[in-house]
Amino acid sequence: MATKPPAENMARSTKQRTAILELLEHDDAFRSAQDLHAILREAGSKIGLTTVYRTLQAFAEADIVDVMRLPGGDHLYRLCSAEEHHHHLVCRSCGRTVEVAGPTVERWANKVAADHGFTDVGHTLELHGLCAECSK
Amino acid sequence: MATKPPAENMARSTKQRTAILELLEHDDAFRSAQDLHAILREAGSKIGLTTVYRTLQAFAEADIVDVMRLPGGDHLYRLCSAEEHHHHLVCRSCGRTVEVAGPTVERWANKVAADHGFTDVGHTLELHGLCAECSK
DNA sequence: CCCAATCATGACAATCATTGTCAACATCTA
DNA sequence: TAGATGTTGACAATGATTGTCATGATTGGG
Repeated sequence: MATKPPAENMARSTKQRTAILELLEHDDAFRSAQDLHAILREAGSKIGLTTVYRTLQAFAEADIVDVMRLPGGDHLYRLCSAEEHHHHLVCRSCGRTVEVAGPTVERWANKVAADHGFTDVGHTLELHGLCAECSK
Repeated sequence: MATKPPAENMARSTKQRTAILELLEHDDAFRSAQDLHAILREAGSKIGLTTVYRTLQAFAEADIVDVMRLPGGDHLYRLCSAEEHHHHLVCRSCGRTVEVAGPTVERWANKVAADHGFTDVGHTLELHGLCAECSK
């Protein structure tokens, strides 16, 4: 089980990376690279789109952010709080996100896999709906 | 809860649609639109790529095929046998796929969602591992 | 404090799967 | 069989993501 090296990429600390990180800290919904880029430009930054993409990728590899894929196929990023394995319950209207642990699912997944002779099993699970606010 | 109309798209039966369907019948792994198109051309068909995409989309909407999304974001299609809701256990080596029902997961998903005040909840779940064959 | 080594950035081009367009064509029904 | 209409396919267009490469920033050593 190759544990990911902390962040052997990202050797340096730069304005751009700091800016992106701060943006993510004040936001609890998933954002796309393009979104973040737009927001930063709006705020006067001269940051390039390429940089935003690269930075987010690096963050993802360093497990600093969670990645999620939209039906359309785009990547969304969000600062991740929990260290352990978890899933997301996302509001499809406002993007608000709740992290949920799923021991039940883990067990179920392992059992099903074993029943079919599969080994080395992983899973992807995502819940989406309307949050209390948006349900009104 | 708008139940999907059987297949109100796809009014007619054509060579192309038949060809795609036959191809899927002889295949129990997920294939991309581009793959299927290549195979058909290889076999002498003059079918267009656009048609393959449209046909697969229509099949998917009519619940004739299952859709799955690759990490890269591409769509993969496969003939689906089960009528009811189900998930897939896919071998990441050979692509072999087993359809599994997940009442446990359904219940869990609904409970978690309710606990957080979410409504109209759906979910995406996918299992991947190494099948008995490929485990050796 | 200054400098060089090198990592990071940003403008731009290039990919590539997928979708839009539209005239030519095939299918089905009357 | 003819006509109305669903389908097709070549091609262009889209749009997010990645590759390139010269320029700029950061950091540790002197």
